This record gives sequence, structure tokens and C-alpha cells, in this order.
Amino acid sequence: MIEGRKIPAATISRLPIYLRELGDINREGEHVVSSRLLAERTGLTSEQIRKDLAYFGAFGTRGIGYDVRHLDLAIRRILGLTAEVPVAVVGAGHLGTALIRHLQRRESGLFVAAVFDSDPQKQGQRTGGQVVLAAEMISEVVRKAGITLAAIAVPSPSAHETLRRLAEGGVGAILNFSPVKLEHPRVVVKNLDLSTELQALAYYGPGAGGERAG
Amino acid sequence: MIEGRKIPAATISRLPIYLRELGDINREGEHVVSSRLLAERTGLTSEQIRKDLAYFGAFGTRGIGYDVRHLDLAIRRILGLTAEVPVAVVGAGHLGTALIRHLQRRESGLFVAAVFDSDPQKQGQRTGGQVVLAAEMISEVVRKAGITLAAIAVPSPSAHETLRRLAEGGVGAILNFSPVKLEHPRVVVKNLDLSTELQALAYYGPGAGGERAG
DNA sequence: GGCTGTGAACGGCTTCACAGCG
DNA sequence: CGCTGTGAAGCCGTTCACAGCC
Repeated sequence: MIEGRKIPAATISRLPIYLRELGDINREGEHVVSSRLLAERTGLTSEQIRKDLAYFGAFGTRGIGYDVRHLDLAIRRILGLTAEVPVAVVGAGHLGTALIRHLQRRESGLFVAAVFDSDPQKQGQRTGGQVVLAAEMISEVVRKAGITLAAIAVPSPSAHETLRRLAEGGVGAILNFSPVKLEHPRVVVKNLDLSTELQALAYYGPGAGGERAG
Repeated sequence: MIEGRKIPAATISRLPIYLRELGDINREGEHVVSSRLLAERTGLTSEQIRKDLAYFGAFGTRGIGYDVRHLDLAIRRILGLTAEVPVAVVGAGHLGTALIRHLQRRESGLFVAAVFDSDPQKQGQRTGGQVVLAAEMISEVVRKAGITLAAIAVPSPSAHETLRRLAEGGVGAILNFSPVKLEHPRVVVKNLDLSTELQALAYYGPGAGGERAG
């Protein structure tokens, strides 16, 4: 199925997992990988992997498998990670800093292009090679740098204002760590509150309840 | 439907969202809330909320709605958050620290009962009111404190070892921030790699692709 | 009349089974 | 013969529509 449009969000969310595994496999010197091996290493099923990839075209060779580097590049193209993608991080607290460090480690295809914080004490300081800028500058800086991806790691009261500024600057997707519901007609927001995640896991903690989580 | 067993994981993951909203509503002085109002405030649909709650019993009053405090308590019972639940945090880096801070803020029903790190420099220091302990002590401390819930915020190479120790200590559910696939027969693991999440969002960033995320 | 609780319809993702090709 | 690509079937969660009750 070549470009039939309407890709499941679940498929998109698995592509980075394939990407990471392909990177490892490539470093191990393997040039070809089967959906079965990829399945074993990711904990998914081989059918699911083949189906995911088939949404975007026929990347494999029947009887053989997938060319590791070729598939890696194909997935990067799909996600738009061929050139390093600039990311704006708003909030230079522990969480923002943790995220910046994360992105600096592995070659994820992403790099931190701007860091913002509303605390004057933090502004001007360096965090992960970036000078922390004032929150008032978000729209302008984001627009001029052509940043389309951002993370919100600010206290709840500032979250809506931050969203507005990022949207105004032209950002199209946001990872939101604050516990407030953020919505915007022109921005895809993925909400991810750490407390909430842990609270849900409490259900499974005692071992009495179900057994599957995400 | 009273205790029909087999609750969707999606339902469980929404319960903490209801909990937070109920807390806000209670603070605003409201004693009763309808599924419609709850839906507006959470961004979900009223049918979904009613169905979620109905899995566990009939908490509402027809024609009226749900008693705020009663429902709050009911959900806390379901999640096992009636008494404060102790959580172990492994890894006292930025991410671990961010998580600790998060849990200290709102009354989430969770509290950080132990913090571990393999770095001797960090051991003995205080982080969020807890002395950082050596990773070698995980199993023993976790078992003695009766901790059933934990978060892993350590570098990838240490992740498997950490899982083993937590499982040995009797932990039943883990929030894993490291990018390695963790599995264990007796432990529910929720994997949540920040880089992966952002990479997936890159697909939606340019605004060209689909429009829905989680 | 209003709002909950729920069977039924729907839709989307996963699993199955196999055809197609190297 | 092995492994990919894919229609079909199955499954699970969401949405719909309404019966039931206050």
C-alpha cells in the first residue's frame, strides 16, 4: 500500500522504536534484518511491524528482509527527521533540563534549538549549550528559527499562555508535561503528566488487578 | 456493571484525570458534578466517562449527577490510593528529581518513600526530603518498606539490573523512562521514553501529516 | 426533564492466514 | 523455501441511542 493516507497514530508512535533498534543493529554490523528479529528485539509482533511499514511502501525484499540502513533512512523520511529537527523547550526546571539532556545523548534526529523560562534568574544562564531566553520571546524566536516542535515543562498556571505563544510562533506539535488539558486547532498536543501516569500504575502495583499496561 | 472484571487499560489511565478534576471541583465548592461537565473540563466525552465509571459500579444519581467527594473516594479506592502509596525512585538525575518534585506538589495519593542512585557522589545527599541510597540496597529497602510502585530514571545500561532488583523487592508496577524494552512476568512495566515521544511528534510537527496524537 | 447506566452499532487497530515474490 | 505484503477476520474500545430512575 503506497501512500494510501490515513496512518494510524499507533503506527506513528512505533516508528521511533524501529528507528532506535535499527541504529543498534547497524552498529552491530548487520546489514539486513527480518521483521521477526525486529519483533523479538522490540517486543512487538512481526505482522505488526510489516503492516506498519507497508503503510508507507514496500521497503523489504521477500525471502530476505529489510536493508537496515535503507529502512532507517525511510523511517527518518517519514517522520521528517532526515535533517536535524530543531526543538524548543519551555521551562528550564528539572524536567526541562532532563529532556534537554535526553535529546543531547542519542542521535535522535532532534536537537534543542531554544530554551525558554519565565524566571529572570534562569534567563541568560546556559542549559545544555543554550542560553535560556525569556518566555516573552517565544513567538518571535520560534518563528524566526522555523521551529515546529516543542515541549512544555512549565508549572500549570503558565501552560495555556505557553501554548498560545508557541502556536503563534508556528509550532505544529507539542509534548505537554503539565497536568492541564491543552488544545489548539492548529497544533497537535500530546499530554503526558508524570503524576497521572504513576497514579494509573498504582492500580497494577499490588499485582491484584489486570496485567497489561502501555 | 458491578465487578464484571476485565477493565480496559484505557479506562484505568483516565481515572487519575477524573481524580484531578474532582479535586479542583471540590476546591471550587461544588458538591455535585455531571458527566457532561466533567467531559467539558477534561476534553473527553460524557459517554466515555459514564462508561468508565460504570465498570466499577453505579456511583451516580440519575437526574442529578455524581457526588464529588463520594466519586473521588471511589476512584481512589479503585486505584488503591486511599492511603498514601509509597513510591521508589531509582536514579537521582534531572529526570528522577523532576519526578520527585512532581509527586511532592499536588496531593496525588503518592509519596516518594525511597530514592536510589548508583553514583556514590549522590548517595547520602538529600533529594526532596529523602536520603539517596545505593542501588545495591534496592531489593532490601523496597521489601522492608512494602513498596509496590517504582520509577526507573537511570541510564540504559543499568535499566535491566534495576528492574531485577525492584522485582526482587516485590515491586508490582514500574514506570520506565529508559529507552530499553523492560519485561518481567510479575511486574507491569509502562515504558515511556521522552526522546521517542518527541520523535513521534515530529511527524505531526510540519502540520502536513495527520492531526491526532494521544 | 435531566442525567445516569448500558446494550448495540461502529470504527480502528491487531492478528490471522496466505498469496506473491526473490 | 523464506520472508514480505496484504485482504479478511477478530477484537477492543468508543460512540450512539435509549431505557431507567430521580
